[in-house]
Amino acid sequence: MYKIRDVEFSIEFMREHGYKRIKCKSCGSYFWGFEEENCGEAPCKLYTFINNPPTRRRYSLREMRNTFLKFFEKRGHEIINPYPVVARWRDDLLVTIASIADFQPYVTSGISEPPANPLVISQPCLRFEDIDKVGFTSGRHLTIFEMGGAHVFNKKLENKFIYWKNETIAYHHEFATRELGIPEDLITYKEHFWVGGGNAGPDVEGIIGGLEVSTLVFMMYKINPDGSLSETPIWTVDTGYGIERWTWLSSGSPTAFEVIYPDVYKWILKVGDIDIPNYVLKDITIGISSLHEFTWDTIKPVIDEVAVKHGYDHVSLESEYSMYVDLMKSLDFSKSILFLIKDGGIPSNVKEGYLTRMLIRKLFNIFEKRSLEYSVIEDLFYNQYNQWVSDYPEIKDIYNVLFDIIKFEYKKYLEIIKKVPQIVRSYIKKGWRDVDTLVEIYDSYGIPPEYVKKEASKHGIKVGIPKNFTELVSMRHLKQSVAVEEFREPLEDKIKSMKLYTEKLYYINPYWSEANARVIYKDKNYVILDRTIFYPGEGGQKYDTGYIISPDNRSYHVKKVEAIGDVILHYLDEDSDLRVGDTVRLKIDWDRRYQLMKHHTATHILLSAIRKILGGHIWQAGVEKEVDQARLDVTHHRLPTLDEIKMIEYEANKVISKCIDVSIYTMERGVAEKRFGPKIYQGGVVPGKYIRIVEIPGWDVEACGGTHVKNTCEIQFIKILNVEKIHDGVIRFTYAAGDSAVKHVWDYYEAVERARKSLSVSLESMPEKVSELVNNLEELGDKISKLIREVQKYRVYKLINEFEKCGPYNVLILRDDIDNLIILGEELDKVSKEYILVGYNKVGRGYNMIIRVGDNYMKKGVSAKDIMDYFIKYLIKGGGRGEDKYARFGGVGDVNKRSIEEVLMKYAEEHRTE
RNA sequence: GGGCCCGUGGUGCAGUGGUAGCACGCCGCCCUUGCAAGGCGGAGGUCCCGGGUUCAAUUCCCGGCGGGUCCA
Repeated sequence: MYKIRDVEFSIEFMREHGYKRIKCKSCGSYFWGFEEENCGEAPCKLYTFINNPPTRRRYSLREMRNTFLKFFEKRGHEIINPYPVVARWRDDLLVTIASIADFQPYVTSGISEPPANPLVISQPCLRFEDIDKVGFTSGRHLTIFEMGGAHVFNKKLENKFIYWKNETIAYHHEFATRELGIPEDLITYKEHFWVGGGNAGPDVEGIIGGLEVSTLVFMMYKINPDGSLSETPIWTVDTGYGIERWTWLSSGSPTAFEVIYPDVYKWILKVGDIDIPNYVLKDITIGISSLHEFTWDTIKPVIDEVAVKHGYDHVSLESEYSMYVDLMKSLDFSKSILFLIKDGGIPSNVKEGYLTRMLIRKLFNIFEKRSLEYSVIEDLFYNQYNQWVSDYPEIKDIYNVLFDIIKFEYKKYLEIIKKVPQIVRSYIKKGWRDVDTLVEIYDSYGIPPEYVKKEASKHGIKVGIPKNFTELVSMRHLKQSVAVEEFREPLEDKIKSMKLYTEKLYYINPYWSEANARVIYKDKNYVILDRTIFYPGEGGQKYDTGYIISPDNRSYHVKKVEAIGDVILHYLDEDSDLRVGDTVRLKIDWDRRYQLMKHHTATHILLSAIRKILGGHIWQAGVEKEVDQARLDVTHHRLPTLDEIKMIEYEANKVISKCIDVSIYTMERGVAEKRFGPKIYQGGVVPGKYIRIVEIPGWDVEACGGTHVKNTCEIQFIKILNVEKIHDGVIRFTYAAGDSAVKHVWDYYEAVERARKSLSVSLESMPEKVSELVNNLEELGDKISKLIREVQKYRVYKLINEFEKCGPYNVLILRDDIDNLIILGEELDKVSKEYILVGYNKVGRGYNMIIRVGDNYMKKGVSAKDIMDYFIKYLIKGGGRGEDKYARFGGVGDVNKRSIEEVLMKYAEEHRTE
């Protein structure tokens, strides 16, 4: 879409090293190399490194990662710890897809300084675009991989360049040749233009042995809404070294999986009873590297060819290799799942949690298809845990919860699978629509088409699963509404254009409840001051209320406070006569504010308590602090037990009673991230170069803009009031602190006490007493409905003597509740064979009616339905349904005993002959 | 965040603009030495909630809540 300009790649390094610009004979792209015919990347060229690594020696994944980091560290780059794989600091990404994602958008756009410049990082990344290829390509495509990133942020505007294209490529070259010992002529550099995340720039791809091992991007453009490019103020060197691929390259193994998961790989081959010799795997891997597409259909011919070459039965090699591919998928998926859960990506039906669930479901499907026991899944995660825990020690914090989550998901999975027979049956009944039905069942119930196919065949229905099944599913979701352009208040633009500034006194001292300030702007319902003690509603903490007192001593009530950019708006109840320049007195409702402060600090304490008790996967998912209570949503898969809740509350209160001084300070973003890690961003990322840190020493550190108490003692105590599951993967704690907590406890006490007194029981025996009462109530209800029937029964004995004559017929006309009359009719039928019962009652604007006919009359040809038709014809406008025995109908009309008799007479006359 | 599916006895589900049903489970009795099976009888439902249309809504329409699921 964007054209590559030749001039972008006129790089000194290439010329110095004797590289020539060549057009690939095979794929037509331009690359830099020596006298080659094609670009060197598979499929233009087959892998040459299998059993023939170009490096000086073999490297393990950890060695390669460390070699990479140390190489750049020695060349002035600072090593940065990896970020979580769940990208909470981005609203445009769910997961971390590249190392540069860690520094977008604040660093790359120039708003804040990077943690170091230049820097180097090895960042675990998740990508789902190639999920269907995983396993087929011997580990070239993965859902989770480590991206080694050496990054430089050049300030173009100030012309401060650290380094740019030449050095970037030179470092890459030096790393490959000097550090790893790869001969120079094995390396080619392919020209490319990278576009992503609203940015773009030219890039070169490093190709070695047929494998693309790195992408060196020179991010220098922003993509405008109209699609054009403009230069960015920061020119970013965005390099991505595929750590797994470099390791694979150095090992010469026929599969990358063996080098990524040395121990788990061996174990799972044993589990799957796989015994394919390496020389066979080698030929398959090399053969597959010639392909453009990677599905079972495309790789099958390769396997057959290898089978012939080595004298294998091609059917048995096919089936063994297909098992092998599934096992490799399970290695990759389970690692992704482990990392997602580690960073709070709890399985759910929304957002990143869905990605976790999707992977888990795919994993279960593989195990189901291969008839592997559930315990093998647990073993798999146990082995993965051991494989990664020393490189990523945070994984320790989720050891317990990990297996609980997997088991929890497995239970859900089994429930869905259990439903397959009945769902298929119901669709057959509704009308089977082949592929349509297949797609619908997957979309609505999540049942994979293979299951449906199997079940349908039991009913003699043959279904073919189309190759583009996934595509058909996405097509059902195409008509999705596009995100609505964010609506910007005209007020916001107006305020920003005035370029005013309000000094935030509540940050200097949150305990100031009164202050003086000067009016700098005033409108009908709001006032802007040069400084304020009023906290605007931010970060889940409610705004302050209070009074602004004018120079002539009139006080105006402040009902709401809001921050827009650098200014704070004080909304008043009424139009004021304040004028710009007036010095006013500010008074906030201190009780309200102090309570909010307690709730805010309590929230920080509680969050860390929850993490301590439930595990390292706990992240804040939302928060709201009000005066009488506060709530905190966190990532967790199930409701905690009563014991866990007690322990959380106990831990939180322990911190309060320790009387810890809360320390608050601002820090440069990069420094803070480096010191405390990404866990400080519990409430999402706060923008800006400097961030405000709220630290409860020894317990909790968060980036936060709220007002807090000086010492944890002030909170008095925390009472958890309720814990509920708000949706899959998120639970909500509702709690109160300080006076509000005391009040809640009293409310409980009083309510319970009142109930206890009216029951006249002790507190201990109250629960039993209540359930006893509830049971009694239910029995009473039953008895009443039985009594109603009894009453109708006895009524019949009375009524049987009150038949009227209507022509030749015994007739009973009654007005009562229709449901009662229906019961009465049934009872009447038991004692009389010769009657016509007409029941009616006014309902809404019209009448409901029933007719019932005794057996002997029925035999004589009297029909309730016919009588009903008379009523509909002569008396009411409406409709109904009836048989000879019984009819029920209704409509609007002048219904009464007299008019009913008239209609019955008419019927009797016209049926006399019969 | 959006789409789709679902909400009826304890459980699983039918069904319908006009007396709410089936299967399993449960209770009692019969048969049997006992168990299982079988036979007979019985208990058990605000048809998720609210509003609308209608003489009449469990059913149709709208909204909400809850559950499931897929996609981003």
